Amino acid sequence: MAQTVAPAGPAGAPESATRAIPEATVARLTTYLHVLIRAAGTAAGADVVGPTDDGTISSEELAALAGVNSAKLRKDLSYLGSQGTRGVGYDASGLMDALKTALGSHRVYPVVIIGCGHLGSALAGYPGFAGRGYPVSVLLDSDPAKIGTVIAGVPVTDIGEAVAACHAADVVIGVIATPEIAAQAAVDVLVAAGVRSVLNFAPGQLRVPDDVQLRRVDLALELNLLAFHESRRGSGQVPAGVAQRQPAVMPP
Amino acid sequence: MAQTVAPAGPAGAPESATRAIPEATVARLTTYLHVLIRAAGTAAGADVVGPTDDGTISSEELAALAGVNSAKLRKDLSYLGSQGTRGVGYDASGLMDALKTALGSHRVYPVVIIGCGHLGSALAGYPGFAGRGYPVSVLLDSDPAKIGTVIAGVPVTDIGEAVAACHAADVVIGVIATPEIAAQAAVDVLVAAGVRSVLNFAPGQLRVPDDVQLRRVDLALELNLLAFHESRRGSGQVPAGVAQRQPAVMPP
DNA sequence: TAGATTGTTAATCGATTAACAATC
DNA sequence: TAGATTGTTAATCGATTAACAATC
Repeated sequence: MAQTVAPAGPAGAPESATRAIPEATVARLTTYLHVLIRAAGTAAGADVVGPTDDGTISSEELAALAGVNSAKLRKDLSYLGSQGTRGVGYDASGLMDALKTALGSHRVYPVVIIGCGHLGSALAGYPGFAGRGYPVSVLLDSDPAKIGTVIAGVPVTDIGEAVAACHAADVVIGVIATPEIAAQAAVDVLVAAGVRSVLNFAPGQLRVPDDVQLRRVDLALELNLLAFHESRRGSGQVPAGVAQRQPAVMPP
Repeated sequence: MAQTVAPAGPAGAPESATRAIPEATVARLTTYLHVLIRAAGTAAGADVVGPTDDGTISSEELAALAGVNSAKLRKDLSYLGSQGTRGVGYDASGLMDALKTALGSHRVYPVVIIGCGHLGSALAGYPGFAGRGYPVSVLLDSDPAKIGTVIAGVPVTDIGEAVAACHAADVVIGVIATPEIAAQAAVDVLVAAGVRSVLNFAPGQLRVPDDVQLRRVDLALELNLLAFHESRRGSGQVPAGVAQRQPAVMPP
């Protein structure tokens, strides 16, 4: 698994301050950021664990909030360059800024959802999207009965107008919520519209150009993994406490 | 990461035929099974890649269908014990049976969904659930306006009757589709109803007893990871082709 | 200065992969 | 038997973790 982001600069150039960041680290960095944001929100209160009154938080404290080992947290943060003060800790607000910048979450990424069935409609109204910098700006469908209707405040556009609609809205991320049978055509449309980052909820493998990053959320796989452990439980093969703590890792 | 399933038997007992299976392997085993099932379905046709006419498939062929390295596939299958014939390959139908048995997917796992908003309703009708051995048997909500209404053929039950409803339907797996604020209470209800495997769609960490396995689908995280790579792309830091190929790995 | 905590190094662990002996 | 392909071993790779020197 070479799940790292290539360092900047042409071969031979001096390494940028930002080293290659493993994918697992990027995932945890987003958790640290959200934990900090939440802690900052609650900070007005009193007895909550989080940054102390001087706005400082130690790796031990932040790690506890995020549910990880403090050594891992420090290692993760070291990919951003030096952010803390030895003997003191991290400045919560400065760390949040550094995380936002590193993760690119200081800006907004308009989203297109293709497929406005039950799942697509639910995603269109999902508060975790708009609220976190991912406004759903375009909805696409091919069903004439759906085109023109408004879902979560956004009108459904004919899939034939995908290119114009995505460009007009500066769409950056695409979400596929079509049935499996339509998913390949859907991703082709998104790619044609210039979308280079795609989240796929449909089962099955999709073919995309090399420069398109494709992630997949596989709901059936999640249930399969739960069922596997459940089936062992019945036969007494898994003692209580072996519950697994990590999501599945599968090619999209 | 000790993502393995403990071998059967008390300490000192002879090892069972089934060794500890890494979580990543279990995930791929489900893929192999589904790829085989699909190939078997298409086999009536002619020129499709898949088991040959004698019903045999080699590790190389199956690996190609699943999109993995053949060495990895053989290693994965070896956790099931010897299933192939050297010089020949694997018997497709026998392998499917072995996979079904090992994964526990020869039986049905009734599901309860708690939270019947847009997402919960969409999941209730998701074809990948019922069609793959996960019938949605109970829907729970606390909103009087929803209780008694029928979604995807299933009536919504008052959350207060969760224990009775889940027992009556022999529910095994729970899905949390509530807002974040209600998620901890929701999982507590499921645990009280005897559910020991839970898939959580709400953001945030949930506390559960040790013998409850909890998986989380983090939609915002998926977008964060896409956005991270997208943000690098703009500054030209990521050459085309570094698109990452693996979903995120995060504690639930 | 003494105490605390970071940033980093080295050790550990596990998963992936290549190679090949076993064997059909 | 000769060719093919599995099952497994050993090498490789990367991620996690413990430990500690640097330093505020």
